[in-house]
Amino acid sequence: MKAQALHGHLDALLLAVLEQGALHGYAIIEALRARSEGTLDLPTGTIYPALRRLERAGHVASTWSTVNGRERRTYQLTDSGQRALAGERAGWQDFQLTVGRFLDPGSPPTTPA
Amino acid sequence: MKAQALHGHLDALLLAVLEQGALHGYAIIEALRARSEGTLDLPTGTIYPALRRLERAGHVASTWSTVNGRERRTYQLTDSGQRALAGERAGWQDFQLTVGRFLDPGSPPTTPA
DNA sequence: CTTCATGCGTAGCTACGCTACTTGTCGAAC
DNA sequence: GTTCGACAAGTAGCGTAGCTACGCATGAAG
Repeated sequence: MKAQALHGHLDALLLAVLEQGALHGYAIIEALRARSEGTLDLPTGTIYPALRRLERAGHVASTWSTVNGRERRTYQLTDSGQRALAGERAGWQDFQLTVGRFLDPGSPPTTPA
Repeated sequence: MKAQALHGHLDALLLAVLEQGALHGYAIIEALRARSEGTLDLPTGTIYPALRRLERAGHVASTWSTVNGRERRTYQLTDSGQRALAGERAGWQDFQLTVGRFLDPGSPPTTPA
């Protein structure tokens, strides 16, 4: 899949992954890959800046911890993030419906009665 | 709807609109608006460069004509464009499925058996 | 000791949609 | 008769945001 098609939907995906529990950056990448059955294999240069964006926006909060001598930054959804996710979900439904009108098979060319 | 979410899907929409018949730029904008029930109201600065992109790629062909003293550039889908549209449709299905796994309501957090 | 997986991060590039603008005809309003 | 809005095309420059390609560090595997 063309990953750049994600444009504008990545934040929503990240929030959705974190909804199920706090994770650190690397684990988020793996979670995305796993849940999408390998389709979404995002580079760190995409995820880390996105997480910092979300943190600046107050949608996630991060805490550092050391595991096996490795520093981990674990992110968890905030209340604001939860609300944002709800909004993103609604937005996704809209988007899906609108674009689907043009691209879904069997979508009516001229909406019939 | 946040229009910038279109990122990467606009070409597909344009091809889909032209699939039903040749149109000129201004009419394409109106067709998008009509078929999306007002949701997609794209500015000319978005559509015209996109059409030129598609023409450079060989997916559409344009012909000039004069109607009521006004110059019109009418675009129509080429064979290549038709194939591209089919590909875009497949890509959209993929995309929809993948993102839907995270954002559709009732999408299973841990894909059950 | 070198390679690979884990783990974080940034700099710079590029794609692409958007804002704001220009040019021009035509019909309607004033 | 001039101005204003719909039609019709187009460009320049901007901002967003994902991607490529790096750099740094640890621990296990070979």
